[in-house]
Amino acid sequence: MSIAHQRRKQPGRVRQQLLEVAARLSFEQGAAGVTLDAVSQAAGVSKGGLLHHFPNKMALLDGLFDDLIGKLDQTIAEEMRNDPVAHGRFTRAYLSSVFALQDEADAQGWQVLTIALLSEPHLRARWRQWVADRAGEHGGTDSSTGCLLARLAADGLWLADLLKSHDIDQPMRHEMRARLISLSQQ
Amino acid sequence: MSIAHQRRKQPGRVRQQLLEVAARLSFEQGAAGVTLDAVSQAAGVSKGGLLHHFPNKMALLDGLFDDLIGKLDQTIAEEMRNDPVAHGRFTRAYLSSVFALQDEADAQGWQVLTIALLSEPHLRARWRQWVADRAGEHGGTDSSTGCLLARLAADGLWLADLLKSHDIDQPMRHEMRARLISLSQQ
DNA sequence: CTTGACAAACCGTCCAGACGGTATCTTTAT
DNA sequence: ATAAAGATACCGTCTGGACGGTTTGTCAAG
Repeated sequence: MSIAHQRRKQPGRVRQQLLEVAARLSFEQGAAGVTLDAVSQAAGVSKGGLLHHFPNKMALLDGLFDDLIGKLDQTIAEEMRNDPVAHGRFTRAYLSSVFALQDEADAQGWQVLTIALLSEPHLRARWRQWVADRAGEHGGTDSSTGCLLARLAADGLWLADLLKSHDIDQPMRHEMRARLISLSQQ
Repeated sequence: MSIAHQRRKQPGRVRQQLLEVAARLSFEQGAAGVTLDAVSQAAGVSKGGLLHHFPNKMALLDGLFDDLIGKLDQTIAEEMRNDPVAHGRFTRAYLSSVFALQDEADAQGWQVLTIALLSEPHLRARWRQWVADRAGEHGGTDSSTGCLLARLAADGLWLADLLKSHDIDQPMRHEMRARLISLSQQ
């Protein structure tokens, strides 16, 4: 009859807490820092509790992935609604999302978290699937070389931010964004 | 009196074999597949033998990194020698190297290997250093927005190849390359 | 006969997951 | 309205295995 047993049950909250903690840990300590022990403890839950919500570690990572993709899809959908031009619409929304990552509050979480995800073959496959889906969905409007190039450049920028390899100041970022947008219109 | 003791001693060969195996394993099984046991066994060497050549795991990864960077530097230097135009010369050489990765025999090794490297903070720092060095070296000729954009796009393509997320056919690749080269000339 | 190139056994740690339990919530039958 | 009956949400412990690294021993070449 431990104290922990008696606290209010709020499965949704705990679940989200676990995901947030996993993201934070992957940022602070790298992919190796995401252990079931560490995550559960930092989330104020026992390991058993963690494994109740996510039956194994991969399910946890999958949940993390779902979270990210969900937010991304949402941002893109919103952005696309405000874009009157059909051609390159998806590409511009994608650009906005990527450029926005820099400013977001949880940008840190996204960044190193994503590296961790990419090193997991199963998650790589899921990402591949996501890209394939979008390519099919917006093939009519966003398959030009210019659009593809713009998206690849955005990925490159995302990677650079991730690795903090280049440091690109704000004016440069804005100029780049403008040029990529014009690329998407060709 | 094991077999390995009796074979001709060729430490250089064994060392290289270990690096190759580590690259292959990281491709076939992801970053997690690169364990001292697995690498040494796949290379036909005992774990002790591996640790004789590389005192710890990080030294092995460092060796891998050195290998990659060495080849990259070599390719870039060669490419730059054949480019008469100063402005954007480094960027074009970088583009060539990245586009060449696709065709190389050991492209597989490069690909997922690199993911593994990126997830290791220490190697990330080394990569950052490499980028900073090149930026300083070629700041006079390759710091325009066009050049930076071209390099970022190349990185994006590299990432796409890595993840096999987009599949980009050969004509498209050529067109992209041409457009990136013209970007480097602005 | 010394030194470099390994082999083989071993150690301490860490970690994913299993397990058996307990407390709270929800539904159903009365 | 309420009590029984499950279902759900956890807790705390244990284990088996993997993994990085150490140590000690062995062999062959110079």
